[in-house]
Amino acid sequence: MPRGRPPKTRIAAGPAVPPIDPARRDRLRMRLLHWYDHNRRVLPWRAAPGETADPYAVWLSEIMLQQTTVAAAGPYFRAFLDRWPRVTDLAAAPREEVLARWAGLGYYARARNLHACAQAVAADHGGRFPDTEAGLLDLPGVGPYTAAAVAAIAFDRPTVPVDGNVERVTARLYAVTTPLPDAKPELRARAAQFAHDYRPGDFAQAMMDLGATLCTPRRPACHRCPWTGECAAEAREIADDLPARLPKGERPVRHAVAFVALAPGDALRIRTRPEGGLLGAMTEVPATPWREGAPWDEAEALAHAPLGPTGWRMLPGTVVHVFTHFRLEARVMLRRMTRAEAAALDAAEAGEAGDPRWCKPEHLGVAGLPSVMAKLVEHAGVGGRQQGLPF
DNA sequence: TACACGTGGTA
DNA sequence: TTACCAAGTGT
Repeated sequence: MPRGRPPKTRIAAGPAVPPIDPARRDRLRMRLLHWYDHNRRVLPWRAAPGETADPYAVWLSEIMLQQTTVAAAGPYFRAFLDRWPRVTDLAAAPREEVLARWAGLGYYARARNLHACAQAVAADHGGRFPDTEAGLLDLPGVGPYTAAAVAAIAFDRPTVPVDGNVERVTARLYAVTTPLPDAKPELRARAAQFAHDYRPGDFAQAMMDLGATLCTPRRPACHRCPWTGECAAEAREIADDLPARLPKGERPVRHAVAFVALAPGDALRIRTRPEGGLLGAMTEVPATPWREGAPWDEAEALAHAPLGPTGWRMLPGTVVHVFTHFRLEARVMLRRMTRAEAAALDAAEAGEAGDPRWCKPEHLGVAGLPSVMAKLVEHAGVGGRQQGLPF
């Protein structure tokens, strides 16, 4: 039985939308599937036509693809599947290795939930993924979209996963001018009307392929669309303006000073961030707090420096890294320590949270630095960012 | 419900 | 360079 975690409630029924004419529904479905059969993209996680998709591979790909481009996820998907061919392998892996191999992909809660989900499948479901949408939804890191996607693609369940592509395609098909995110309930309800027992997995992937290749955010190729002549936005020539979105807020700036401490042999001082929140459980270099408002004064920053304020040199330049909801502008301070100083730092920080430690440059890849940390370290001229995957 | 949560590519 | 965007989930 699932432990502790309360079951996630299903999305309540959306707003009443006019029922779709079954004949039109079937016509649109068949046109899209026909187009898909002739324009199907070859993707690393996609089973060959007629072959059964591996639920583990489908799930792994869907987690990696959340808010992430196909190009970015592809190499990670191959590496994970190669390293952990079955979900029970992933469940048995040390979490720190899973996090390290995820480094660079972003949204690190996904990696923590990925591991927790694999362990739940192994421990609570006999190593097999639940084959229903509701069962999948109760897994950590699996929300309404992913539950529907895995159910349709891996288990032929007649459900329509709604991602950003499907929202856009549906908004245009019905010329829904309500801005996102307010339009989400209506778009979900509209999309759900396409649910059908015939090739539900292919239909789901076809909708996403359509959004990714023709019904694109900008300058959609309506003249090549399998639904040309059926689309309300095309008829009104407003496809390029849909879906509308509420204006986004300002992105505040946070300032920090990072401390790159090097022991003889260029071993780098690193530690593990706290479990939750930004970059949770990932590797970092020591730094001042990341604060809004004024940049750090050098003397002020040095109060946070490992082993005290002496011996540090402020490097020229600023590292800029843009997160979803703020921009980080960081300076970097560098200090080379003697063997005695390095030992003194170990003594001073023994037992501190985050297990402060030294990492040889050749082991940085194994530690798995998030991109922002890799940028800071590279700015100090240490190691440099790993090219591609760190393993 | 609204916000937190990464990163890299594109115009 | 800024702004937007990409197969969303958790709180």
